[in-house]
Amino acid sequence: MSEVDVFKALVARTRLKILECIKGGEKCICEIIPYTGKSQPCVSQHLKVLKQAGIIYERKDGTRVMIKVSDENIYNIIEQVKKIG
Amino acid sequence: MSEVDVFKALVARTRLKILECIKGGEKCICEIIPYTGKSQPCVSQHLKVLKQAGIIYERKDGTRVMIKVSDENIYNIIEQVKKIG
DNA sequence: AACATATATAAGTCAATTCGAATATTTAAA
DNA sequence: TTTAAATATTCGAATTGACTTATATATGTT
Repeated sequence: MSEVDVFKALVARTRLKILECIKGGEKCICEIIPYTGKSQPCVSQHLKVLKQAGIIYERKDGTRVMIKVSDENIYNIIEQVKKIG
Repeated sequence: MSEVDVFKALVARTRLKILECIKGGEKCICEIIPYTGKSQPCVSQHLKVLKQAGIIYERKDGTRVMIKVSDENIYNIIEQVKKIG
């Protein structure tokens, strides 16, 4: 997993939205979906990208899947990037 | 220019290579081209993307164009992203 | 077992991106 | 003003990405 892959994972608005959603702490996917305003399969695919980039971590809880960031530092990175753009 | 656009500008390996090349300081495009190993038009297009994202700055010097990063903090960001990936 | 809920995967579309090849522009020097 | 060097633009092919619709899987409940 190179830095390009992590940047790639951060390129989509919907993925940044997902990270924004779970900033407060662990969230169920069923909460993330309405937050993004996108379809369930769409969110599912974006979560897969974030997971493969090592940005998020998931935990099963019955039929639900709980998502959280694996490294809180990602928010600092996003903040710094905002200052450049 | 949103954070998505800056992340987008950082996604391509060739663009990260360009940033790596100008890390030491201002460089002529004619030096950047062989460093990347890509064609001249290709590098020219990537430089355009980096410029539009506000990541680099250019200065003309005769027929040459000198390139430098506009915000050195971009290197910290790349480093932090490497740690996550 | 049947059903409902939550999530994942597959297939297809549309837009955007990378890159090379060819060509155009700009600037300096002869 | 012709020529050379440096850079930019345009065009087209191949790839990739985001998204939707339809379908599949998994888990809990009745």
